[in-house]
Amino acid sequence: MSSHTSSSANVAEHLVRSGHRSTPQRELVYRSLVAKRDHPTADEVFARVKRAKPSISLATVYNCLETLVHCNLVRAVNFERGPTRYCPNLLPHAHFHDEASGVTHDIELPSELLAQLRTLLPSGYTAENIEINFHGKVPFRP
Amino acid sequence: MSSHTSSSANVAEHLVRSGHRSTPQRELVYRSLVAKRDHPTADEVFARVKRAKPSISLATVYNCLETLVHCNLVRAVNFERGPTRYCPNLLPHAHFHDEASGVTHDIELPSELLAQLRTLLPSGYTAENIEINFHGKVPFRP
DNA sequence: CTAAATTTTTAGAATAATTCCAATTACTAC
DNA sequence: GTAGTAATTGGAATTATTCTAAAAATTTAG
Repeated sequence: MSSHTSSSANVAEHLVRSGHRSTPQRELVYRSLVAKRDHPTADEVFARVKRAKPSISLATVYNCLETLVHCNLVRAVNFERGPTRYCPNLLPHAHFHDEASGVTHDIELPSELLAQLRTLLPSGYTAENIEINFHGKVPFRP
Repeated sequence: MSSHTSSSANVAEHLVRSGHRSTPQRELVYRSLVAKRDHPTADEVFARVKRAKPSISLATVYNCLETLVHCNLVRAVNFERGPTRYCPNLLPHAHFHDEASGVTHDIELPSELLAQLRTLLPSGYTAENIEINFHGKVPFRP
């Protein structure tokens, strides 16, 4: 298990602790996200999990992703009207969107910096999450 | 004129300088954004400008907004699958989304902090813009 | 000034991503 | 095992946005 994701056992437990059932579909969707951490869209996840379970439906993939996001096993990443992408990295991190390739990279965020950002808020404002998206270029490697 | 927006003259100039025409529709859309800075959606802008010019079409509102965004007179604000919202504040700022009311507030960003954020990027990565969204609660005022 | 070229506007059709719906199917608790 | 609840499924519906092609407006060239 990678340090910043949950083991399968944890996923089941996490689901149950937040009042959901552990189902083959949910486990499969979660495992597909961990297997290839390239911030896939729901459609891409659908294509991937269909290989292991051809009977799964797109609606189920959407449902599973929503459930996983709700119990904090997965993060939904939105960038400029594009389709929502999903990411199993649970550490606080920002996203860098490479405009040339469209690829999304994780950027680790020191909690110190998050704390600093919170100090910008007017008194009484409480942010339960802070989303940071970089948009730019990545060096070209031939 | 407010310090962080363009005067009408500037808008025309700005448009022309970036290779576009200054049209009544574009000016009107821009003025509506400055008049009520509540981060309206394209539909809301459409409703507002229709009062002054009933013949304007929704497609034109979309076109005008896109043009204004392209010549950096207006910023597009996206938050979690919601419709794009528009904002004429040209100063670097983040957005705070109040989950209770759905209202979006501007949060000024010291350039120092932006510089600090850029230091998190791997070498060679260049961010031409950094989007920061807070999501949380605002104190209740009766 | 007038004609040609270009850009913009317009209404409506088309699209893309997502959500909704109602009918099975699968689990869970007794 | 049966009843009750939750999850899955396929397809229809929805929403925001973009596309398209024609008409209108504006600019440019002569």
